[in-house]
This record gives sequence, structure tokens and C-alpha cells, in this order.
Amino acid sequence: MTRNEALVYKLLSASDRPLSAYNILDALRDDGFKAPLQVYRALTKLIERGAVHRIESVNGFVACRQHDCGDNAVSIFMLCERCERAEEFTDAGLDATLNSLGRQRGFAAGHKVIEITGICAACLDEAH
Amino acid sequence: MTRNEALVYKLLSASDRPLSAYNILDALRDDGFKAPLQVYRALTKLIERGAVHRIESVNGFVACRQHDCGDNAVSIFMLCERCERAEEFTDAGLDATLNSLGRQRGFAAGHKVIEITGICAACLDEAH
DNA sequence: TTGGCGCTGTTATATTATAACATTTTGACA
DNA sequence: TGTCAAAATGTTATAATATAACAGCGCCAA
Repeated sequence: MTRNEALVYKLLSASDRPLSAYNILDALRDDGFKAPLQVYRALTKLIERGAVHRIESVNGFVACRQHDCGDNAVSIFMLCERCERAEEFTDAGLDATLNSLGRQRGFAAGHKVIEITGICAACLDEAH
Repeated sequence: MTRNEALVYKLLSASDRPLSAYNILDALRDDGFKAPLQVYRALTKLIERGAVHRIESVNGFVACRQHDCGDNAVSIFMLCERCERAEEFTDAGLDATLNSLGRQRGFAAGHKVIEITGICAACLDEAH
């Protein structure tokens, strides 16, 4: 892992919500980051390696919370609209279901995106 | 449905792949469209109404192919990397599974995104 | 008939992402 | 150790996606 990748990964790991590429850029200016490409290049590598996931719904990025998510099973994200926290988990059954739905249509499934927005348990509690 | 919404909806309905907001803008210049906001405003309304879906993975938009998809069940999209066509369908079981996964975590599920990229049947055939 | 609300048009700007190219670092191996 | 190629980096510029702010118009209910 290169210096830039390590910096980006550490930052994402310390965050409980998705960060945008420009959030990351701003946070890493003291570490010498000056241009968006430095961030995007690090993100590209980290994502290839499964260490980071992109959250399409919010154009953000999170560190993978699975035990090294080698694209084995699909990641499911629950995104809280209130506190913006992202929770990641996997479900082998769901992955199999999606593959099967693809096969029924002759579709060779590659990358899968599952993102659910809503209100998380903590925020529901707050509202009593 | 206003004139602008009708134009955008008609265009999307005639397309078998997702169009970006700027694709739409360009296609509708002859109809008097001049600025992105005209497109985004129409899209916002159409999406609220369930007549159009946003495809997060490609920053594109498609007309709903379901029989008036009133957010009843989740829409699943299969996106071909080769021909870029999008196929939409629903699966009540999958929707229930996701709601249940949410409930287990105390999460109140709202909007759900399920997008699968891969190669469609037609494109697989072409390659023999 | 008027007053408000929703739709429209327009300019400007914010946000997200990539292209192109020069330079530096790294690491394999003679 | 020297050297070369590949990978990583830095930098400027620009492309692609999306929203803010504000002015004007049109419809229709009271």
C-alpha cells in the first residue's frame, strides 16, 4: 500500500460515514494532498483491492468493514438519512438470489450494488 | 404532466438505455430546452411520481417499465456493460428480504437501490 | 380581479470526476 | 551497483453532473 493509499484508507477507516473525494482531499491537505487526482487514484486502487467501497447513492466512499471483502458476496449498505452513517453487511443468500435472477434472464452478473436509505436504529430511538 | 415533463418522459420511454441529464438536454434543444435545470426539474417530478428511475451506477435515467411502479416493490436493474441496455424488473421476495434485514437491525428502510452490472444475454450470444 | 402557487426561463456556480503530460520513485535483475 | 521499465506521483486543465438564486408568467380559486 503506497503512502497516498494508506492515508486515504486510514481516514476512511476512522470515519463512520461515507466521505466524498473532496472531503478526503480537504482532510489530507496537511499531508501534502493538493489535487483531486491524488484522491481518485488512491481510491481506484483501494476499490480494486476490495478495501474500500463506493456508495453510489451518495457519491461517497467507505472503508470495507467485512473481513477482507474479496468480492465474494455482495455488500449491502444501509444509509441513514438523518445521521448519514453507513452500515455494511453481507448476505450470501441474497447474493445467490441475485445471481439466480440474472441466470433466469441469461445475464452474467458482475458487480452488484445494494443500497438502502432510511432511518437507523439510533436515530429512530432519538425520536422516542 | 407538464410539457417539459412529457417531453423528457417520451424521450426516456423511447430509449432502451439510460440517458444522462445532458443527453436529454441535447436531445430536446429543438424543443426549446436550453438549460440543465429544465431537465432536472422534469426528472425530479417524474421520479417522485415513479414514472422514471435514476440509475445510480451510471448517473442516468430510465422510464419505468413496470405497470406504474408506485414504490410498491423494489426495482432491480440489470445493466449491460457492453451494450449499455438496462432491464428493469421487480421481485417481491427480494423486497421482503431487504425489509427483514433492515428490521433485524432496527433500520426503517426507505428507498432501495439494486443494480447489477454484467453482460446481457444478447451480448453473450454475439460472442458465441 | 387579485393574489398566490406552481411552472418556467436564465445566469451563475457548486460538486464530482477525468485527461494529458512531465517527473520521481521503486524494484527486478544483469 | 547500475540501469531500465513499470508504477506511482504531481500538476494544470477541463469534462461531466447537479444545484442555487431570482425574475417572470399563467392559471385558477376566492
